[in-house]
Amino acid sequence: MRYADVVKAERVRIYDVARVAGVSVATASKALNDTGRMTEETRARVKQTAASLGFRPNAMARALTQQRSFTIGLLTNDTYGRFTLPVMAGVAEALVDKGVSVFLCGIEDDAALGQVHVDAMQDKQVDGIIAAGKRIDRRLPVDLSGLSIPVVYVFTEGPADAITLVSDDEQGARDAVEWLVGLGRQRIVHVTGPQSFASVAARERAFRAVLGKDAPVLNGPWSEAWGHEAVERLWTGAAPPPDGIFCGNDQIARGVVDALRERGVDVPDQVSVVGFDNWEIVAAATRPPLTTVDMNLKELGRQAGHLILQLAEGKAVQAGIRKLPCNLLVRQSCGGALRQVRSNGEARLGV
Amino acid sequence: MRYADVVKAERVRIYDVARVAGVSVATASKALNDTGRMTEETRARVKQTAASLGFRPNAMARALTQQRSFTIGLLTNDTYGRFTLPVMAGVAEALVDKGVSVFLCGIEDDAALGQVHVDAMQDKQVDGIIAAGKRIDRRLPVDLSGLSIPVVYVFTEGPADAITLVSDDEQGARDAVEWLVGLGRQRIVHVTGPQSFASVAARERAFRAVLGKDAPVLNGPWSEAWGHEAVERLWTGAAPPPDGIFCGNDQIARGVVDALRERGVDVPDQVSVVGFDNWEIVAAATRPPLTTVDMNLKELGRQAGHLILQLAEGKAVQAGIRKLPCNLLVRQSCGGALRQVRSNGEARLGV
DNA sequence: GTGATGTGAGAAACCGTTTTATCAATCATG
DNA sequence: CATGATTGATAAAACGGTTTCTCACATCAC
Repeated sequence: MRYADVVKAERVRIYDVARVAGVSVATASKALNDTGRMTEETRARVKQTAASLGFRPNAMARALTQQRSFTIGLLTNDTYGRFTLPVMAGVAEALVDKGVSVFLCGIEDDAALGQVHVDAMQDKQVDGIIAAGKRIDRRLPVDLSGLSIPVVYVFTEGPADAITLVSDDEQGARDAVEWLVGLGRQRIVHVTGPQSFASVAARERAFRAVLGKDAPVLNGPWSEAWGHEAVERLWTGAAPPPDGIFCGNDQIARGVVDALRERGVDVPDQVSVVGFDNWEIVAAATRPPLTTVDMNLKELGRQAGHLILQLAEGKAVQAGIRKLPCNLLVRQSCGGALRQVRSNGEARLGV
Repeated sequence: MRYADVVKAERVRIYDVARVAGVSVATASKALNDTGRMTEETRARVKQTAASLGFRPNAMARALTQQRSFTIGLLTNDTYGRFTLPVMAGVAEALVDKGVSVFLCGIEDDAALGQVHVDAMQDKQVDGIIAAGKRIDRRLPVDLSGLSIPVVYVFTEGPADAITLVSDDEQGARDAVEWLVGLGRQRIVHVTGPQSFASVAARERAFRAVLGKDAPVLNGPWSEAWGHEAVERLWTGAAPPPDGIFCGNDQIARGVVDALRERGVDVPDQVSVVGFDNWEIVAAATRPPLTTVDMNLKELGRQAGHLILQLAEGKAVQAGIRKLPCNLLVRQSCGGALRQVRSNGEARLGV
């Protein structure tokens, strides 16, 4: 089958609508866009005609005159989609009913590839760019500062005067630690990732803000294996083993929980474990399923979508870093009530 | 900061190039597109001028006349990105250097949302649509058959006369089973997903084609928990436990491996385990890391990208279902040599 | 020297909208 | 009743390219 050969189902143009409705294209255009002045009757008639003809305006032609393409670009270096996927879902959700489509530009960590995509986006007149990363203390390998297009940074570092959306690591960590405390845990340890990560530092800060300057923190790689090793250390050291473990992410938490089970230590009866990220595939598959901090990445995406829309419409938006609250998602790795603590402090029954 | 207020960095138009080069816009256009007739000298001069001015043609204007937007749409219902993410990467790789951008359209399983996206894509004049799914025996909840735009189906079911790309489950499964046989395993069991999945049936077929009509198959959900349960059944039943387990996916395999370790059965010394999917995050984190079948989804995406490009350029493409080979990725859950069997039968050293 | 042919380049039409400027008809005003 | 303001609608000019026609001029054969 050659598509070029298929009889092109003639798209109906505004010209057709105008002709059928018995008006000029100018009037038709204004009628459909709710601009200009005319009888309500005329406007209604044109709209009616357009609808019955199944008229849909050619987005290219429209973009050419309006300077708006109703298209935005999502630039990301998160190839696994671990963080960007939920963000993307949120962005799409915020934009789809405004008729805005999203170009996905995966750039790995390749500056040249990044430039290619940025150029392509400019050529295609995107109304804005959302730069999404996988680390809040690293920049994407592209320079978006000189562009005449609005940019919003999500879960990545941007220039100081940019609009940036990140999750509130400290608040999330505090909620988690306080939850453990609230359950009556006495000896709580923080097993987390490499100190070079800003989010690790932030979560440590919150951990120590709640439990004191000398509360024990173990740093290692972001892996299940590190969770195993940490348990090994904690249970063979001189100090009495902890009864609560706050982990830097769900992978570590899973390693910890697995290691404890192998060691015959019951979770949650003897030890409560909390993770971070709410990476469903890990958190839900752990036995028992992990209580963990959800960073609300989808909400982050939604807000990014709204902001970029505001900017595209020429509205002013306050620059700076916005931290969005995390919320603790309670499953079964801590014991206690099955409650979900929402970011606003309200608690409700839930899984 | 109001972006509308920013002095618009005047984009260079072809008009500017023409003026500076001392030719008409018609000549400039033809020079840049390598069409029309003119002195090599003129052509070179125009190109030179365009380059020095940093001219980049406005994609909208170009699309309006050419009927090509250098844009395609990727429609998917795989919200987790489990399958679509690698496909996407492949598509992007195939298209980025052709200047083609990709609209990402996540439609969950919502027909209305699907229609919204399809309409938006038509308005935006996409040159083609790639429909990507997460199950080869299910259709996306949209009807793309009447469109005057080329469509390629990837990892999802399409109309009979469509162009469809899927992975070759039978070949992949056969490779896996033959690998176990080659290692000298005598009692091999297949622990897999629900029989309602076509891929489950295909893999079973291959399994039995190698091991005989009565080779044991256990069906259950696609979960780690099912892996645990299957081991429980196999090791408490009357029959002697297997020494090789071919799992329907990596999650099940992970459950199996974990269950065996808890039971004190050594993997790979006593039992060899093979997974399916090569879902890195699961396969690599398993202890020991899983030998598994990689479906080459990225290659699937690459080919989809090439095909849609061919179609967009009006070239004819043979319709039908194309099965792309899987390849066995050898890690440590089977023991034996560290070899990677490529789909073409060639073997090489590797991780 | 003349008609036929080929060549390089430009003028103008076109793609499908939006928007600006214009205009005729109606209405209010003094 | 002449004058100015308002209203409803239109013609035409953008938007930024590509493509089709046209044309002047050089080249060639005879």
